[in-house]
Amino acid sequence: MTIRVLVADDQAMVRAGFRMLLSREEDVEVVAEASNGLEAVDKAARFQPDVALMDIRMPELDGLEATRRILAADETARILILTTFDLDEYVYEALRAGASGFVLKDDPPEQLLGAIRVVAGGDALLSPAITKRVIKRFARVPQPSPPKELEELTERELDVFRLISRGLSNAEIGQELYITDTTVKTHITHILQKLNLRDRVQAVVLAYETGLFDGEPSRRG
Amino acid sequence: MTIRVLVADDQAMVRAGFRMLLSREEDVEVVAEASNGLEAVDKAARFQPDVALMDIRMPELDGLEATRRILAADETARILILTTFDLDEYVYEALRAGASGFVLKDDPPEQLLGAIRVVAGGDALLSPAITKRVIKRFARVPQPSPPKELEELTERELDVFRLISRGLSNAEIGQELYITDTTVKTHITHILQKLNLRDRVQAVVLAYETGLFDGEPSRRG
DNA sequence: GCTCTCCTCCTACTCGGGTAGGAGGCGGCG
DNA sequence: CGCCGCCTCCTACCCGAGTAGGAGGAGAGC
Repeated sequence: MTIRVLVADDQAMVRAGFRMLLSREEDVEVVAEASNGLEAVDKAARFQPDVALMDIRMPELDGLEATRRILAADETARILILTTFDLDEYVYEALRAGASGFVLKDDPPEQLLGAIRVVAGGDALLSPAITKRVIKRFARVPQPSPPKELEELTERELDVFRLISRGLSNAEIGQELYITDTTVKTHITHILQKLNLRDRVQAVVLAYETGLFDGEPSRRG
Repeated sequence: MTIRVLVADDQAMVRAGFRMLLSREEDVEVVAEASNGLEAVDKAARFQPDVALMDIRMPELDGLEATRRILAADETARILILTTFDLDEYVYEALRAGASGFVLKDDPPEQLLGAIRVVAGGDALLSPAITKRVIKRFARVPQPSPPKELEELTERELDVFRLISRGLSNAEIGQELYITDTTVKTHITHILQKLNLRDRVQAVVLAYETGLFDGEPSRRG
């Protein structure tokens, strides 16, 4: 009995990464993929997966609304929200929408696998990072956090991210992309803000942990 | 017809990493492992591998002398020197000893696989990084480089390395290990020198590329 | 036309990371 | 015993990284 999984994420690279990750597990099988919310709703109905891995930020229909619709059609469906990194309000909204769990993409792979198994078993689960946030949320009332957008990286930012992940310095990245290092800095600042990371080191860790740039050469000889 | 490989390296962790890496390839098979030079000579004679992956730095008998002995017993043996990172004099000595190739552990995995196949096919091959170094060597005469040691990391340096690879800052590492951040800096300077790396970012890349800390949690929730 | 996003580049600033060099304590080993 | 390697910590310094904030050009879409 394998756990049948639907992967819904608009970035093909991310889907590929998770497919690869999950393919290594004997008890997990990716039975369908979706690149937007509508497709996710459709495929969830058709394939009846045991667990749907659902990104929040998707075109057509976001992961929250997709979650609601899937559950409206089948209230036994198990949905594991798998989001890009930062969240804030999204956590609570997703849980209200009926999601069974919430995992950060920068959690270690074992945690994701654990979450899939727990959720498939019928239990709910929050990633420790999320749990911490939820607790903090109920401990404090204010949390005047601005409605910060959960944004996707642009093409250029992805270029820079890839090179960061190979260990290049800003100057080297600039040479590689034919731009100045001040521009590189600009991109990096945006990347770190969007992904809620502290510095490039964390970016490298994230890239490897999520298998973001798998298959691409890591260094030039 | 698979390529039969002997892996000789004194660090179990490293052997495990390469075994895992190679196990993914259909045309490659690890038929034996050795944790020191004497064992490598013995197992090379008994298993007659197509290629021996040989670390230089090993107890009992180093990889260079092991290479000489293996070739003395069987001059058709193919030995691929797989060393930790820095080298200098070792490259030339190893090539004189009759090694068929030289690959850095911080080269990307595909490069190692390519090298194994090339060497198994009877050709010689140097990693681009090595080639560059050899060329530089013959381009310039002086190279007053001191006989820098090819050193292994100490236990404490490994502790720090592990934490670096999780994306922690020096201060965080210090808290984790109950030492000051100046001490952390000292360790890091040594790590970077020994591994011939520029900064912690490259250290993270190296850790992931070689699978150094596989199986250890990458982050705390 | 206008607007918005993206990409580019800039200055100016702060701060953490890394280097250099020294120093003391400790345990193992010849 | 003395030497050496490892671990610890220090000061002082430099530089790359990251932030803040602004600016202009190109292209897409309304």
